[in-house]
Amino acid sequence: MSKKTSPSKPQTRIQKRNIMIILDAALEVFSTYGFRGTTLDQIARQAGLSKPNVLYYFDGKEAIHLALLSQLLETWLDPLRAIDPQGDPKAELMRYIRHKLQMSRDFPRESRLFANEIVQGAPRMQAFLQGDLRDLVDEKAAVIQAWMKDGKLTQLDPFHLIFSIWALTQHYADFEAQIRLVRGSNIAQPHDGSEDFLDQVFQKLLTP
Amino acid sequence: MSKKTSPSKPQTRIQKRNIMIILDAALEVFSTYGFRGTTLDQIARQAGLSKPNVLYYFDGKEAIHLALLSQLLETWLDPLRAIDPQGDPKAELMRYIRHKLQMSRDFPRESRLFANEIVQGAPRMQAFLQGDLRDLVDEKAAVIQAWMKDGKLTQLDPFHLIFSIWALTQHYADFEAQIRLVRGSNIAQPHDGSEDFLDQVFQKLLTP
DNA sequence: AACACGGTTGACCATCTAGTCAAGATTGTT
DNA sequence: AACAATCTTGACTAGATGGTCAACCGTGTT
Repeated sequence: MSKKTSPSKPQTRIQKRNIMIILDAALEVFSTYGFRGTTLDQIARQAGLSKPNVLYYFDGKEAIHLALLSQLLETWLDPLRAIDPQGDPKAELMRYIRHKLQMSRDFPRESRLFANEIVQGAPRMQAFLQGDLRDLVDEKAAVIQAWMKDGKLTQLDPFHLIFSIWALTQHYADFEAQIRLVRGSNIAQPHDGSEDFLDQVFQKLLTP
Repeated sequence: MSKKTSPSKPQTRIQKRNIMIILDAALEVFSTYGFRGTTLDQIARQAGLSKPNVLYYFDGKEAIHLALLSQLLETWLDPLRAIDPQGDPKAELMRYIRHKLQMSRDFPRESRLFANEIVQGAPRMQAFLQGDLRDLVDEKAAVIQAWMKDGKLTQLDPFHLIFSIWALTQHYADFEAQIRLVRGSNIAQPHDGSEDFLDQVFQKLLTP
């Protein structure tokens, strides 16, 4: 039972502020070191608070992690959900791709938090993956399938198409360290040129 | 200084056997839980040995992890290195893609060990990434660039092209849990259809 | 058979880590 | 100002974890 952060209670300003500080600090640390690799002391230090103070706001390490994940999963589905069966097929998919890439650029820590979980077998996200996400993917795969049948897009396996979009967009956030080190200091940002490249790839791929 | 596993000493049969057992067990555990998420007890249990026995063969947790990484990095470059500037451009790249995909299928644990390291900022692989790997990528990117200039391939950023191959092939190993859960039990293997799909994608993409 | 060396382990230790608690400091309200 | 509620923390505990060690076991060679 969560003593703290019960959603019913009205939050004071200090609560709002510190909960935000803690979640931001925890996102920083969890996304870099994974769940088990992260210590409460690290989170507390990053947040500029004492450890007992952190535990005053959250029931424990697990609870902080869970709060971050739920917050993340809420918004994770939005871009996919936004694909409109009534819209122009190629435009809808290109918009989705750009949106995902932008999230990878703007929220790399969130992406890595997610990646850490998945690579390690998704122990805390099973319900989400085989529930909400699966339903949504099935639904949108059917939409894409229909578009392809109508000859509006290249005939491809719609599931693999969706996976390929995830792979290509998230790669820039999740494997940023690799890209940065392989490209060296030549390049300012690991993301440089990624939008043009993906535009080119999917334009060519999707056009029948 | 490593008391054990010095490469000069001749190994007994028991040493060979147990070192292999330990490395295999460690690969299993490290690739699932990451470096910090793995305990020596887990490795020992997985290997069917006692903890002191494991430490008889390796100087510590770090040494086991290092042994796995070096072993992995040795073979990791081979497929890319095999790209032949004299060969047929599209055939060479398609062969590379199929090779990488096959490694993702045959050695998913190695892929995830690698992924865990990179996602967490590659603290133990900096030298490799900005040394050997970077040199090789620069070299092959130049080869691909030349092919494109000759009109043998679609004009694309060769670095992003290489990254996209990595992203798409490794995705099937690194995010296997996600694919499995999203597709449900419909599908026997998460890799099903991946070869045909990637063939289709890159055929279309690379043909000018 | 006996010896030497390689191999194995229970018991142990120092350190780290998640989490507790009671006492004290701050804040908002009257 | 005074009171209550919220907030903060030093000191602590229990258990996990990496690593050690002295004693013991197994195997091959003579």
